[in-house]
Amino acid sequence: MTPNKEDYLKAIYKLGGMETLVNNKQIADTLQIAPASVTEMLGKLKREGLIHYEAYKGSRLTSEGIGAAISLVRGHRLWEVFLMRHLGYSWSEAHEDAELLEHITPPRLIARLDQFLNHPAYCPHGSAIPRSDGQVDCMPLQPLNLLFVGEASRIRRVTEEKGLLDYLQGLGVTIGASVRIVEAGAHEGPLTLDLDGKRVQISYKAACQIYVDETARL
Amino acid sequence: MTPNKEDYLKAIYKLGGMETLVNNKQIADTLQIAPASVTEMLGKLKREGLIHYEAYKGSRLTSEGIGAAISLVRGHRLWEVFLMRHLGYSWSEAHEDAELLEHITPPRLIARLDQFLNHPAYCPHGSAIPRSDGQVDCMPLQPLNLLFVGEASRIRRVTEEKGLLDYLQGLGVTIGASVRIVEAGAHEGPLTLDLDGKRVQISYKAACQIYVDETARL
DNA sequence: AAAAAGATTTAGGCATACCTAAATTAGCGA
DNA sequence: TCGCTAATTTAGGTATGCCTAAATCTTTTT
Ligand SMILES: [Mn+2]
Ligand SMILES: [Mn+2]
Ligand SMILES: [Mn+2]
Ligand SMILES: [Mn+2]
Repeated sequence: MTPNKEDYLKAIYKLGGMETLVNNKQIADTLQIAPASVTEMLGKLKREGLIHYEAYKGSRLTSEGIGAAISLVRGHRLWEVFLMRHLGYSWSEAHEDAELLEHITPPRLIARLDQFLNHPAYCPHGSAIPRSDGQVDCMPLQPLNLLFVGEASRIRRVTEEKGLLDYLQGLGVTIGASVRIVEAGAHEGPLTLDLDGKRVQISYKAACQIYVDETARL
Repeated sequence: MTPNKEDYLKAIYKLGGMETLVNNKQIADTLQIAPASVTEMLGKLKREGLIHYEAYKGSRLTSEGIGAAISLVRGHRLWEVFLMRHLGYSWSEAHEDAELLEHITPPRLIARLDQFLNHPAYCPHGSAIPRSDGQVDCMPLQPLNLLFVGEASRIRRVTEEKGLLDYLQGLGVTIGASVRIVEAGAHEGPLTLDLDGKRVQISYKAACQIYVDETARL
């Protein structure tokens, strides 16, 4: 296993490769690698028993591949917790450095880190940390932009993308904060939020990347 | 800079490449790489301005190379402190995993780790941790085997080699412990030590890898 | 000073993981 | 169903970093 292969597995995992077939273009776009190179690497991953892959059809993780991907994600998110909780990292910094650390984290380090951090259930961005047995629990969430005006909910997760994270953290967005849409600009205009009691304006595009509790819809 | 090149720089540094010329064979032995491959890599490091290198003569670090090597060693030793102090690692485990972590530790992570650990001066094996400005302080030490029978001193550093570390830690050897040679077997036979009041037998070869304060010799 | 021994370099290869350009295939709409 | 487009694969090539075997240089020994 190499860092490169790990990144492929993680990409396939995040693109839904546990359930559905993932097509090459998505992987190429995610990893910023030429489609031809993706084809080549998928051949190797298949030969190594990490993915099911049929030419022109797409790829899906084998149970071995799932294990590798989940272990990687587990390491990544545990590092994020450590970096923010103990080293004072920002949202985007934590994600960036965890991206490196994940690749050189042997199982014993993952285990001890988990213990040191007291078995956290979520990363600082709100994603669930897979348990050591591979279990991942998920809550039903919806993007903030789909909330009705006036409807209240709670922020549970944000998409991990450097620019977005810096923007949101600058605005004071936090996981667990209560939120209500005060006003929604027309044509996907900015949203005015009541965020933990404070009035905040946020772009529509950013709101699509913030996930809140699915409140009961009648 | 790649992990491989970093390991070359670190090897040269540890082989005395700040002061003296280091010859290729030493590097090849240290890194377990064929001499031909070493020649090739040294050419690249020279082209990149990290070492002075003259064919058949040997190599020496440039100031840029010194900076890179020292930063690597600093990261390595800070990780060791973290792994032992907070994650319950053993001497050899800490060294092993730090060997991986050192290569993907950006400057900001080194800085925050240093702060989190409260600017430790020594790694768990007793080596000085270079300061952020590159300064490294060293005490005058001597190998334990050179101590006279009956003479007392204090253990300050051990050589970092997995097998040795496990052996010594199993024996109860610690940094800072007081030590006195009770009896020395002939022909480089085992030494009987008084280690913090406890009687311990240790191989001559291992004693050569334990460094103690240079006590005043008359 | 020559020969032997040891260290180093050169030459020729291999594996990994990328790329671009040129086929090829699949899927969709006319 | 034919053809167009988009996705994918194949072909050919690059850079890194390693290897072995064969020169070549240096140092030591006789
Ligand atoms: Mn990564
Ligand atoms: Mn995260
Ligand atoms: Mn290393
Ligand atoms: Mn150490």
